[in-house]
Formats: sequence, structure tokens, C-alpha cells
Amino acid sequence: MLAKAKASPERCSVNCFDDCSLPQAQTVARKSREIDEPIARMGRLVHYRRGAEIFGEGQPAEYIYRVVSGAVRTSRILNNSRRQICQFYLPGDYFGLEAQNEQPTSAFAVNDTQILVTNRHMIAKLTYRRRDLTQQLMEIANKETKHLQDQILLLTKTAEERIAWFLLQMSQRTDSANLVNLPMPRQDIADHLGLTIETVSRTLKQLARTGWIKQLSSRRIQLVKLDALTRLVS
Amino acid sequence: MLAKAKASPERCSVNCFDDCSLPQAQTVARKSREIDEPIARMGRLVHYRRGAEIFGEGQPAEYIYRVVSGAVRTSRILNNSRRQICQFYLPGDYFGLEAQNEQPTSAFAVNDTQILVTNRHMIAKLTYRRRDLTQQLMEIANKETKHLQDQILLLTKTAEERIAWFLLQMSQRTDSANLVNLPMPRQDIADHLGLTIETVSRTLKQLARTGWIKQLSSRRIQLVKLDALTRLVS
DNA sequence: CGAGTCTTTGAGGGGAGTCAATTCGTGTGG
DNA sequence: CCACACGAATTGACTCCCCTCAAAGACTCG
Repeated sequence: MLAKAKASPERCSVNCFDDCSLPQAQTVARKSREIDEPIARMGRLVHYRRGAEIFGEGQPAEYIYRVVSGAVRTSRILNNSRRQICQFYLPGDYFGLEAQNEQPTSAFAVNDTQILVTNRHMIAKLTYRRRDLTQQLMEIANKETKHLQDQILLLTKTAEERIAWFLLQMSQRTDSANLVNLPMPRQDIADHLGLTIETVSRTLKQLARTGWIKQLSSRRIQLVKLDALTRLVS
Repeated sequence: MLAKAKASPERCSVNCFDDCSLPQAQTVARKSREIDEPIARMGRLVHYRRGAEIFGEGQPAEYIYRVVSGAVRTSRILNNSRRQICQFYLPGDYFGLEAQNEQPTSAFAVNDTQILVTNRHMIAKLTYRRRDLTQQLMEIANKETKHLQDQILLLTKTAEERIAWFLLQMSQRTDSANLVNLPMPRQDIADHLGLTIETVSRTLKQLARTGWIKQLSSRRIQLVKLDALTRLVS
């Protein structure tokens, strides 16, 4: 099942960072503070409705993006109508940097999402004056590469290990310690981990049965035994 | 089964490009001729024995490498002693660029291999004088990223599709049209595609039975129906 | 020729996919 | 406020693809 590509990005020129008060936005942003300031000043805040397309596979890569609130998924479609979700981006995360000329993936808003959109030309101009920015942009790109390699390792593992890895990943990125809030539906998780929604569901139940997690609701999961989960993925 | 990390790189300071007469070396090199010349002049030709370690995971990334003859595999080890082969590099290919500070993978010589090794500082100096080099190095890195994404898509497919994809990939990279020469053993192929050697063997036989390929020997495979194979991976 | 490695082939089992039915959750309208 | 609708999520039964374990061939090199 593919998400509907209802392209209805509603643009607002006012910089309304009010709902960017999520903890993860602050922590992730903190790591790359140096480039935040200049890029943020140049960017424009755009609002995307749930399911809206931010950019499509093959489109020219004119902008770089930063999630302010909400969540974004990048994906690629296979011939057999299967979908691979490459990555989820949470508040504070940059995306769209890995592209040189045209986007290798499509990007959609998982929920109603606010995104800081900055023209690449502006970035390029800035890097001429400040050479250190190039280095930092490269680092973000390399972080992406590292993640891709981790994901490759992941896809050779069992369903239980994939789910555990995903939960730990999400918990680390939102630094709410033991409580994971999943902004995306099961289908998105399945397409990210190379599983089916049924297997995702069953595996979560299995982990809950062993007492390592607690399913507060379908989208809210408490990590009870972090050490056991960590040992599983190690 | 892990390959023995018999680190015995024998260095020769003479630039002996004699056995670099393979067709693929020339074609791949042609694509990036502009950076070949300067880098080649700065580099040093090093010989590695079959199975020798070129660099290890976590080691500082001081050099960039280019295969002159032979073949190289980069790999990562999982806790459960499983091995993921990230990529094979054939004559003309660059590797070791994606690393910023430390190598995310290990690199081994599949066969007796000659590699052009160039210090990163030298490259860095060069990029100061010629800005276009940065762009070209970025492009090589982005090509790596693209390949990683393709590999992720691959790992959600069936064994037959993975094998077909691998054969097509190898045939394209060696531009010997229909004849694929596999420099690596089955175990390496299996670890690259996330399969077992038995499944690799069985799937190859299956493809031969349908008449899409012909197994001239275990390492030499003729692609009979390119269109059918292409349709399989599409 | 024999030792070792690589590759093939076979039999059996398990983990995840497929198909189908039910339950849960949310929003809408009477 | 309840009834209903619709999608999301869960649960169950069954199937199949690939892995595991085991043994036999094929190839290389001393």
C-alpha cells in the first residue's frame, strides 16, 4: 500500500517556531549549532499536510531541508510496487543533502509537518566565505552514509532484532529515555525494516510477552529492559 | 567463515602498470580522467597478497585507494560473527573516500591486487588549487551512496533477483557484455547479497536451468538472456 | 597422488510472508 | 450521547522460501 501523494504544501512566510518545543528538536540541533544559525536565517518555513509530497524521486535537488516539527519519511518505489522507506527524519534533522543533482528518493510528510527550506545556492555562497561549513555538510552526508550501512547490516537480521534496533534508534533520537512515541503507522515501520505489518505487530507482542517492552498504545511504547534490547542488537 | 586477515602488503615503489591491461580498468578510468592524472602522479603503487588487509574498521582514514589490478572487498563484521560485504572494487574503482575520520569498513584484497594509494593530505592540497576536484570527489562519494541505497532495496528481494542483480552489475562494470568473470569465491558473494553459499549455488543452477545463464565454470558465467535477467530486477 | 579448499547437492526445519477475519481507534453524523 | 463508518492494528491458519546440517564432488597446488 502506497501513501497518497496529495501534494498540498501550504506555505507560510512567517517564522513561527512556537511548536518547535519538542525535546528532540533541541538536542539534535545542539550538535550542529554552528551551521544552524546561518542556514536558519536564510531558510523559509513551509508547512506540509500529512501525506504531502515534499519532493519526488528524480526531481532536481534545489533545496536542503530541516524538520522543525512533525516527521518526514524518504522512500523509493520498486517495480513490484514494494516501497522501501530509507529514513525517518525527526525535528532537528536535516535531509536532502545527499543529493547532488537530482533526488535519489521521494520525501513525504508523515504527519502535519513544518520544514525549514533553504536554497542550495544560498548554502553554496555561504560555503565560499566559510570553508568550515563544507566540512560540516560533508559530516552530515557521511552520517547518512553510516546510517545506510547500518541499515544494510540490519536487513540481514531477524525480525526481532530489527524491531529492537528500530525502537532503540527512535528512543535515542528523541532522548525521552524509555518512552518511544512512534509518529508513523505500522506500514511505514514495516517498509523501513523490510518486514510486513503483521510481522511488526507480532514481533512487538513477542517483545512485550518477554517483558522487554510495554505497549501503552499502538503508537506509544515503553522500553522496559534497555539492556536486553541493546544486547539483542549489539 | 571469515577470511584470514593475513596482513602482508608487499610494497613496490616502481610504477609497474603492465598488468593493468584489463578492459574495465580503461573504461572506468575514462569516466573520471580529469582527477586520474594528478592523483595517479601523487600516488604510490602497493601490492597486496590474496586475503591481505588493506585497512581495518575503525582505523584512521589517511589514504584514498584506487584498484589497478585484482579485486578488493570492503566488509563489516556483526557481533554474531556474520560478515556483510559492502562492496567489491574492480580495476579503475576508487574506494576509501566515504570515510571522514576513521574507516567505517575493513578492506581486503580478494586476489593478488595492485592498488594506487594516495595520501589524503595530498588530495586536500590539490583541492585548494583546483576547486572542481572537490566536486568530483563528492560525485564519487555520492555514487557510493546511490549504491548503498540500491543494495538496501536488493536485500528485500528474493534470492533469484539478488543473484540476477549481482551478475548484471558485474557484467556492466567489466563491460565484457555477456561474459562475467567472478574474481571472488561463493562465500564473498553470499555475504554481499545476504544469502548463504548453498543458496547462491542453487540459485545459479536454477537460472542455468531456465536457460538465462550458462555456467562455463564456477567463476565464469555467461549471461544468455540479458533481457530476461534485466526484467527480473527492473 | 593426496591434502586442502571451494563448490555442489540433498534432506529437513523454521521464520517470515500471505490470506483472511476480527478488534481497536478515531472521527462523523444523526 | 450513541451509532455508524472507515482505516489501522491485531490475531490466526497455512504456505513457502531460505537457512541449517550433512555429505559428496570438483579444483588447485604441493
